[in-house]
Amino acid sequence: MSRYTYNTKQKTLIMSLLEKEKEAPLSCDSIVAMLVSEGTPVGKTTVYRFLENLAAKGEVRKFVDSHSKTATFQLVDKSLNCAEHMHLRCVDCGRIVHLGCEFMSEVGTHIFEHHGFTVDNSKTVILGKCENCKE
Amino acid sequence: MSRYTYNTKQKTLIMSLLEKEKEAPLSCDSIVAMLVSEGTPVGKTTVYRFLENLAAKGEVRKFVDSHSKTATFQLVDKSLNCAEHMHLRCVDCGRIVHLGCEFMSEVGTHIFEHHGFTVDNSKTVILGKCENCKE
DNA sequence: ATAATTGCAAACACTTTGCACCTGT
DNA sequence: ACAGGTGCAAAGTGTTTGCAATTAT
Repeated sequence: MSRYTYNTKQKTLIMSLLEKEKEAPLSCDSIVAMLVSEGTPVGKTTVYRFLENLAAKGEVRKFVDSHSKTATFQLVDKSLNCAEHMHLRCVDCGRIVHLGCEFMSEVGTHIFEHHGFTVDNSKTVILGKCENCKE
Repeated sequence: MSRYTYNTKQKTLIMSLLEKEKEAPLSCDSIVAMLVSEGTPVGKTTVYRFLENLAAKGEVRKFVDSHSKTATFQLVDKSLNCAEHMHLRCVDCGRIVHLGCEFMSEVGTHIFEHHGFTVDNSKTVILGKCENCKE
């Protein structure tokens, strides 16, 4: 494992894409495609590796679609304290909602006390459809 | 799409394995391996196809591990009305808990009313660790 | 200088498909 | 008889790895 990290233009490019599209998660392929069409291509290996690193450091959240099996990544907004609440994700548009409200914070407690489970907020994603995508 | 379905010994073998192991989901590979070691091998294509059919008919629930990306399948107990509640899954042992209690049924309502999302119970799996697997 | 990073091509793991043969009804 | 099912081998998909060249410090 590397002990230092260098700043490279590839990392900067990927990062700024993630920042620009922070509403919904991006797949590695779409990042590669976007960078190509911006005239600043980055090798797909680099994209996979960098996103996996960010996910390991908790700077990015990784989702896996159960049908396509494609991984998608979204920047974690540190000011939101995402480790403390669950998330909702629209199966159609990918939009994420942070469930930081009072009521939802009781859910973890309830599950622990009544069902003997310790919920892992970083892995749990409640799936459904948002208002816009409801048919 | 087929209009009729035949009963075959392969389907029967896979079904009885699912019934025997209904506590935790099984991967296609493990089903293939188990059937081989029981002296009644079934082609892996058949296993994949049959499980996918069962999942489409809602007789089996499909999970996708976000790390290994392996799909696992578990028989749905129809008497439990799984469409009406969320599920909890232990990330270590795979055990499933049905959240059919009063409190949890309010969660869907809360999310709809306060966050504008319609939760899809068939797709949602809350992840965490069960009592046994807690370190 | 030298450790980290890049990116190609090749390897991988899981799953799906084409197709000729087999089986249940 | 014939629609449905099986299973091999081959193709597909998304991701990871080996490695030689490149770049940041």
